[in-house]
Amino acid sequence: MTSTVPPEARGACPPPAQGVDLRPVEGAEADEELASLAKAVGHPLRVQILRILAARTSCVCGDLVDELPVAQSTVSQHLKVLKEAGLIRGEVDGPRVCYCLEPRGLRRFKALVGGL
Amino acid sequence: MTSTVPPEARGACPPPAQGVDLRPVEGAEADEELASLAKAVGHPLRVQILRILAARTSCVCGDLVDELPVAQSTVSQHLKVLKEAGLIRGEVDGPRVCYCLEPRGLRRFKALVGGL
DNA sequence: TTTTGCCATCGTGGATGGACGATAAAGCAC
DNA sequence: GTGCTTTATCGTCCATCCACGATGGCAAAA
Repeated sequence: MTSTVPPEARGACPPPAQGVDLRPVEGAEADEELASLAKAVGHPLRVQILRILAARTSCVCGDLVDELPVAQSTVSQHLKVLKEAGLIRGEVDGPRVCYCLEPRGLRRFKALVGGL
Repeated sequence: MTSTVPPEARGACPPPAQGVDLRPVEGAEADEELASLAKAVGHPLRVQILRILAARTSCVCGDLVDELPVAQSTVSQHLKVLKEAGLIRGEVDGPRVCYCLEPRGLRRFKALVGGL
């Protein structure tokens, strides 16, 4: 097969990755984790990207570049940061890449911030 | 008078600064604000400082330097970052400075993160 | 196979961050 | 006043961040 995704499913997010996170919200390891996540969120453009992805029920691909006032390579860099932090995920769909929120990472971030 | 604070009140936090925050949790301004707060939290040492301050019912002063594995000037720099972000406050008490959490800023941060 | 379009990566330059030691400033004790 | 203690600030060095244009890789279309 040439494509694993039927055309009408373009932009669909992968399974929500359910499950309760049992890791602690404090301690040295949690400190590092919170700092790492917060650092990833600590840029206006990345916050904006998270907002855009949250506003779509399905995920968008490179339309982000059209909505943001920076070059394509810059957007790609910020997406990489968010992906490495575990806040978004990218699914390759043919020539495009489909980004969407990673609910697990976002929930973890909220839990850690809530633990402050 | 030589001191405005009676000895038994050393380390007491200023009034909690109550009041509901009516500012929006999204929009361009909120994005900037969230990014700014997250950036301030985006360092392990600063997370640790917030945790130490949260663990004290009253606030500590320069004991932070004893509890942290970095030089005094480095601690001071991080405290400045947190203060400028509005996450902590410092009260001058004689030759010492008494730091404690700024509940208003912390609540704002949690609200913004919750809005993601 | 060649072309086209999308995206990641490279390389660069300027700005910022984070660490330190040294120094300055301010308040208290004497 | 002198000295002592505590904290902020300065100056420096190195690392990382952030923006950009240019390049390269890859999958679908022609």
